[in-house]
Amino acid sequence: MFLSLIILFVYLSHNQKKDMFSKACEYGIKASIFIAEQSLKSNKVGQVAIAKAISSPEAFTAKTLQILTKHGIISSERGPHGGFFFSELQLNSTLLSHIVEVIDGTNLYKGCGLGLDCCNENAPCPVHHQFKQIRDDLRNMLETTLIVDLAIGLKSGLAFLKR
Amino acid sequence: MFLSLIILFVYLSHNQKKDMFSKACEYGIKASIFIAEQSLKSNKVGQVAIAKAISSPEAFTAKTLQILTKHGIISSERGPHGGFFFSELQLNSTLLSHIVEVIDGTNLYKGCGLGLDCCNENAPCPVHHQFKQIRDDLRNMLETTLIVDLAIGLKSGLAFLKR
DNA sequence: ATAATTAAAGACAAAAACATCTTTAATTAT
DNA sequence: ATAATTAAAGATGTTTTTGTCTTTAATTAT
Repeated sequence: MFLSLIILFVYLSHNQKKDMFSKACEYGIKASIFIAEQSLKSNKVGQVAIAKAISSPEAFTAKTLQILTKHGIISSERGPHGGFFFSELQLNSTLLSHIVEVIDGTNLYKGCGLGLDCCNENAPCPVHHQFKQIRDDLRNMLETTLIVDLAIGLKSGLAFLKR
Repeated sequence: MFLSLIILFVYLSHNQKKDMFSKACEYGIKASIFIAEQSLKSNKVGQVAIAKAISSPEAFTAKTLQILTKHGIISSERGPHGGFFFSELQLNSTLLSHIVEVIDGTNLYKGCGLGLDCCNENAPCPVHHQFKQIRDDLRNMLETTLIVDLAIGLKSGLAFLKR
């Protein structure tokens, strides 16, 4: 009786849990929140501190930060007292969509809503129109959120980043 | 001059294009659209025909179909004149969300909007509320769309499935 | 009964994502 | 100049996803 339930569970279990964003992108966004918050206090932060703050693998996160600096989304300086930071200009830019764009690409909020790579306005897939609204909302949110918006209103601290 | 542009491109290129759904899920949805359309005409369809109709790898798609039949989302019969189909009951169920659920899981439209696994209503992340709306809309769409809705209104044919 | 047809299942292979370790280059302080 | 500190870059390893191939089991028709 218990056994058969277990067998059923194993039979049915498959257990994927795909997220909206890739791990790289997730770390990129989390890191940006942390860096933004520190940039408001004119602090630069290093790879080690960032990885610790967001509970992410250090070397892997560093790769992601490299991509973001290459694209001019965040700034970096080497040597003692170096680290990552957002310039004044960067803080007040709507770069959230750029972070997602350079790491995960724009397929998530452009192209076919179902992610099917199979439809357009002229030859829509069965759920094209319902999905259009959703991805337009997603794109709009990503494109209008300022980097500085990520850091303000964090009264309760940054503890959530570690989870 | 041209060369330096090429170098810049290589330097910046990274080119990921992550989709909303996994390939398995994409094939699952596409296959369901095709099977639903055929089920309306009381036809069963085999793996070979399905893979051809949606331009997907046959064996891999078959695995996905197995998952869906295991969970009772689609029906199957072996032997000559066998194949996959939706029963009357299944056609009129809101199973689109189930397809996504058993293949990709519910993280996409539940949990933290940013996919950060880091926030809840009490301790929201910086974009929690903006994202809540988007994923609620997504969940609502998936949960209210009937399987039969995937197949009706396809006047222009199923050619889009092959793209 | 036998052969044909079809889905189910298992073993395996390739590619992509995720992650780590080592070396190099730039900057600063001594 | 030298040592210390930090990001950048390269090489490599692991895990997950994606994809293929082979065998088995169920069903139907002959």
